[in-house]
Amino acid sequence: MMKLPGKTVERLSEYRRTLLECLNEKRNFIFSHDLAARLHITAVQVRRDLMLIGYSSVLRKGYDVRELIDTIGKIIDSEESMNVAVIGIGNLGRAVAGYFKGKRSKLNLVASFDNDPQKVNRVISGVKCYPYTDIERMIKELDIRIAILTVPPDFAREITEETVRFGIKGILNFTTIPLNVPSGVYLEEYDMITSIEKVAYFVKENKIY
Amino acid sequence: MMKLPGKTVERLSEYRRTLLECLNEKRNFIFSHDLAARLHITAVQVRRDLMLIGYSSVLRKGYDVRELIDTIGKIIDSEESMNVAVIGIGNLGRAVAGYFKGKRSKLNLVASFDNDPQKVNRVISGVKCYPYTDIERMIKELDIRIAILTVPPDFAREITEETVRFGIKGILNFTTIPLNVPSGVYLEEYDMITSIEKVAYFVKENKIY
DNA sequence: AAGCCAATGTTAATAATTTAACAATAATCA
DNA sequence: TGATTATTGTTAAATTATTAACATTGGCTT
Ligand SMILES: NC(=O)c1ccc[n+]([C@@H]2O[C@H](COP(=O)([O-])OP(=O)(O)OC[C@H]3O[C@@H](n4cnc5c(N)ncnc54)[C@H](O)[C@@H]3O)[C@@H](O)[C@H]2O)c1
Ligand SMILES: NC(=O)c1ccc[n+]([C@@H]2O[C@H](COP(=O)([O-])OP(=O)(O)OC[C@H]3O[C@@H](n4cnc5c(N)ncnc54)[C@H](O)[C@@H]3O)[C@@H](O)[C@H]2O)c1
Repeated sequence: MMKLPGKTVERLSEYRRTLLECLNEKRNFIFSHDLAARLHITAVQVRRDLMLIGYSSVLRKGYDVRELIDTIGKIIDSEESMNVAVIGIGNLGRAVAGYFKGKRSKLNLVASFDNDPQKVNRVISGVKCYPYTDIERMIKELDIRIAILTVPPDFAREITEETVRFGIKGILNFTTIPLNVPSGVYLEEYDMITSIEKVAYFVKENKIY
Repeated sequence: MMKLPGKTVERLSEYRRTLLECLNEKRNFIFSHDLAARLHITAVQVRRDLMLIGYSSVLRKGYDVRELIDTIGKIIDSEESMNVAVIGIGNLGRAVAGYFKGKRSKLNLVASFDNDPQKVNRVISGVKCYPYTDIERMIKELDIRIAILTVPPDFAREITEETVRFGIKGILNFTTIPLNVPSGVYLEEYDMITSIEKVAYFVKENKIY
């Protein structure tokens, strides 16, 4: 499979999320324009993305929801499941854990790490919290590949450097500090302030009073 | 000022965030390539964005950090400050509140809303929590324009419909449910699962074992 | 069963975004 | 001071992403 554009990968994830909701609603088929409308994009975009992953419905009564979920999974999931950990199980860490835990068959949230004695060795938001000092051992023992960083900013750089050294291959950074990782490690960053400021800018520009 | 591309607006927010860090570090000047490196983009991109907002340094010893912060503010902030509320002050709501509170001079987090009796009428993460039932009155009283949605998904649609009716002009939606808003209301959505799955995909594709 | 319709897959066109190229010019230093 | 260098602003090119156009085809209607 050819390497997909990042944007398409993001949308595939969104398609699957929406399709899973459809299953909840007992919808077994969905039209491209319907799926598109739920995500505020165009039907053409949906069809084009599905073309890129070689999915074809043949049927003209919409896509088979279950089948499409599986197809997307074959593309974006890894063969064997990949293990994930949250580092820093504070407010944000708990939100991530509670939300993500058990949502995906191929991405398992298997641990969290913290240095607060009140938190370590307990199960928090469905995930066992280990002392940060054990992280090297646990990354290896549990074969953790992806780290979600939700520690206070001051620790972000050091923790990144260490976890990468211990074998982490992908980092989702929620701390305020932009990180640097060696090539071979994939880094994704997100900051809410950017989103909020973007909303504020467009509210202002629309001149809605 | 011409309407800026959404991507540029996002980056301006990121530039400012980075520049504020520079101030912390007592750096008063920064080169385009330096700013770029911190954000993993190119210097050309930085210069082009600044060109778009009509900022020019003249000096060849980097941008004046303070001045650039101000200039960006003039572009992306609104004249008078804009008020923001968090709806649903659970884990994620508290993370947002704690992180955002007091960070921007022109964007004030002035309230949170919840329906949990344990939470209402208390100050949580630095913000007063009001009962959700008072939201109509409080939106008007406090002149709230932007809502950050961090309630359980089942309530997202109804709350959106109501708050828009009560005067909200921008929504940052963190719930899992894709929302629909009337035109004139700006909507931004973010879902961590997309980010995590994107990381997982690129880790897999890089074939890092 | 024939013909229409609605929805799809795909190629081509357009638009948005990023990157490259380069001229202009302060700062540096011999 | 004058040559050199480093950094900028800006135009042009390349790349990437989205949208439009359209031929195709299964389903539905009569
Ligand atoms: N990117 C975003 O959009 C966004 C939004 C909100 C918060 N944040 C950031 O996320 C981080 C966490 O926010 P929060 O509200 O959850 O804060 P928090 O204080 O509730 O959580 C931080 C957790 O990290 C733990 N911790 C501290 N030092 C540690 C270390 N050295 N090793 C391991 N664990 C450690 C603490 O014990 C705590 O449990 C902060 O950096 C905050 O600025 C980012
Ligand atoms: N988009 C993302 O990336 C992301 C990440 C994590 C969680 N989430 C979602 O964010 C939401 C909150 O997550 P959380 O971990 O903070 O959950 P939580 O249960 O800790 O918080 C939810 C809060 O909403 C309040 N609430 C419930 N019903 C309400 C109502 N009708 N009106 C007002 N307040 C109400 C609850 O009292 C609680 O305080 C969930 O929908 C979750 O799925 C999204």
